[in-house]
Amino acid sequence: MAIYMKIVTLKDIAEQLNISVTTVSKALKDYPDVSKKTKLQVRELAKTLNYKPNAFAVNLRTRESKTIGLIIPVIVHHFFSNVIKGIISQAEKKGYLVIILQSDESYELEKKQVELLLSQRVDGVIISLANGTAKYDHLNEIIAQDKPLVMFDKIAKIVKCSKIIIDDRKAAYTATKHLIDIGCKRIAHFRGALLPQNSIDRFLGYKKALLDNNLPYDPSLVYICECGDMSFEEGKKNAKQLLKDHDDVDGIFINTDLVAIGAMTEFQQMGVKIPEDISIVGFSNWFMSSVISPGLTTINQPGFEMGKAAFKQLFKEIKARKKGKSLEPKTIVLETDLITRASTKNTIS
Amino acid sequence: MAIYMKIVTLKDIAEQLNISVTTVSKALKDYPDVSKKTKLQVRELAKTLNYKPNAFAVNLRTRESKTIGLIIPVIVHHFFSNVIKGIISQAEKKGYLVIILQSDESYELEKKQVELLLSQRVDGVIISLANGTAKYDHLNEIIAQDKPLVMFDKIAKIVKCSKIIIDDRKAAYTATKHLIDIGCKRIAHFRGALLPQNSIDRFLGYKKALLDNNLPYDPSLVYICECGDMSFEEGKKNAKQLLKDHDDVDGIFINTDLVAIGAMTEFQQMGVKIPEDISIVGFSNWFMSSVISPGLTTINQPGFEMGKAAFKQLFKEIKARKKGKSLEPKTIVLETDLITRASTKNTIS
DNA sequence: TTATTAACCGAAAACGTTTTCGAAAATAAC
DNA sequence: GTTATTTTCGAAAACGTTTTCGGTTAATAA
Repeated sequence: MAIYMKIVTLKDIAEQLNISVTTVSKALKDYPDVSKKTKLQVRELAKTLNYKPNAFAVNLRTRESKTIGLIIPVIVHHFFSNVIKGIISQAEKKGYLVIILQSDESYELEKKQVELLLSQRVDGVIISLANGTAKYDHLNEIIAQDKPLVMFDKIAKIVKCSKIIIDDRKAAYTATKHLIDIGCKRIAHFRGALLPQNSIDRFLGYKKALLDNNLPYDPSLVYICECGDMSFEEGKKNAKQLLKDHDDVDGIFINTDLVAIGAMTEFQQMGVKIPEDISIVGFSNWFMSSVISPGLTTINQPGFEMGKAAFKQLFKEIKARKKGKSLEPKTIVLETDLITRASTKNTIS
Repeated sequence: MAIYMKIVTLKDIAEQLNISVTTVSKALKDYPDVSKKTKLQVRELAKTLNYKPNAFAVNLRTRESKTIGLIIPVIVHHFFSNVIKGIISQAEKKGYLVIILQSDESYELEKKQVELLLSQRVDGVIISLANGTAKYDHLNEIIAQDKPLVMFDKIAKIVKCSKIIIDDRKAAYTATKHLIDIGCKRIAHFRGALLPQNSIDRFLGYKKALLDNNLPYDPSLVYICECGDMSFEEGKKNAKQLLKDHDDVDGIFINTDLVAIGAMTEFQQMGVKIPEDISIVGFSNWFMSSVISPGLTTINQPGFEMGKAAFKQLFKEIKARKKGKSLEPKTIVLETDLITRASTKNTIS
């Protein structure tokens, strides 16, 4: 086994059997104009020689790569790694490979990576935008090349492509309403960065829930965190600041679980009791949130399902392109639900 | 921008400038035998036409794909997603793309995925073995094709390739010794599946630490968990069983953090106090372990660094191959350290 | 037996590059 | 003005497939 073997090609098989490359190719692809006998011979030899078609040659000829590109802001993240898993699991079923790139929340990198993927002639792209992305030329380039593009979670409404999202506004509304329902009167919000649509929508849902329930909206109760690599620290920082600024806050709706957990840690260190003093609701339902103490009430964001849906949609569009059709972009909204745990406690009933 | 543009090739540029494809190619690659003038013209036009080399054609011609394959058992896992991040970050610097496959701890899948990657003509493969993998023909096939192969974390010693590991035995010894040092007399072990080398090594480290310190090794104190998707549940299950079997255990060294957290959750529900009644040490240092309460003492396993090291080694070997050389396989052992938190408390001093 | 059809095979072009090698054009040397 | 040299270019082959189309042989029908 330690002998290096030459990589075998159709030509090698053809020569050994004294037939043409054409026939070998056809035999392996089960063309009708090859005799049963030769087909058998070819297949057998192909197997013993361990023939594997050269993907480049195939792709060059057929102009499809059976490969898709995936760009996400961060990999080490419960939600995103679940999405990856969902995408890969579906891709595998359809015989597609996935090239994964991490934009690190940087527009520049994201742009470069799109170029790379286009150069690689991937059959389609799935992307969740970086926080810093405000221009969309790179995405429009994908569309201009008539390549399917699917965005998920962090999307840009303006780009004309399919999108897999949750109803962030509604989910945030539900989360905030939950705080109101259990008796919170003064509810703060730790929001995400300014740009991404879902961060905006969650903020709007929060605001609407307040106003719908006759609670005043107070901008000084809204804290921003970039939700980058340092999310946990940002949660702590914001919590500390909140304690300085306000002593009457009894509930916080926080943009993402990791930040929420940072905040909880800080509160606990400062002697603030959760949920007795402050109730907290997170977002995303990281696994972690179920095992900390107290458990974190949060919105379940179905990462695995989003990944699956994203690939399925991409695949549909790839198939349509092959038939010369072009599907209308579709926006799929997945359901979320509130998961109630000990970080919010009904102080009324 | 909504106009679909034809994908531009060297030929297109050549025709527009009334020169040959050859010259265009050379101009773009800065060959010395092209005049400054034509170089400028070509480059300008290439830019305005947004030319991107067809990776297939390039790869077919140059026989290198600038792509590597990565196979890991699970993606949604703090350690592994950190490794991915480490690999991708390095690969990006060197202009390599990473195709990620998830073996789901299945040998069959892993084997298929290796075939796929070989068919894709990746320039190298990085792999962490599935628990179920006991045969290595598929790996030897990579080697036989003279393609660099680097294994990390879950390795097979017998396969002749570079490896990036930690000293599992030593780390486990350190973890167990810590329990002994703080006064534990009856120490259990939740070990991983039977096959993977690191699961074996951790067990051996545990055992050696006991014997070196005059504590009896009792096989009935060793519990097995598969450490698959249900790790948390397995931890709970084992904890429950342990309470039934033994009432004198005062410390546990657990194969991986997630299982440890499951066990801790179960213990807390059963009213067993940590660390007063039982001290617990985990393995891997999941982020989670720092935010739960009590914090989990654990062994830090440098995932990001392992990923970086794995790619660096692979890259070295790819470069060597290009020069016709063939490096000797190298085994790199990264340092681990014990992170002491509240789940183990010194009951002596 | 001959004409017709079906079964089987292969030559060749194409996909888009890279690279070798020889030729032409421009310049330099004499 | 001729020769030698340098600069610049392009034809062609190659990478390994797929697919079209025409050709040859064998089988069938007339």
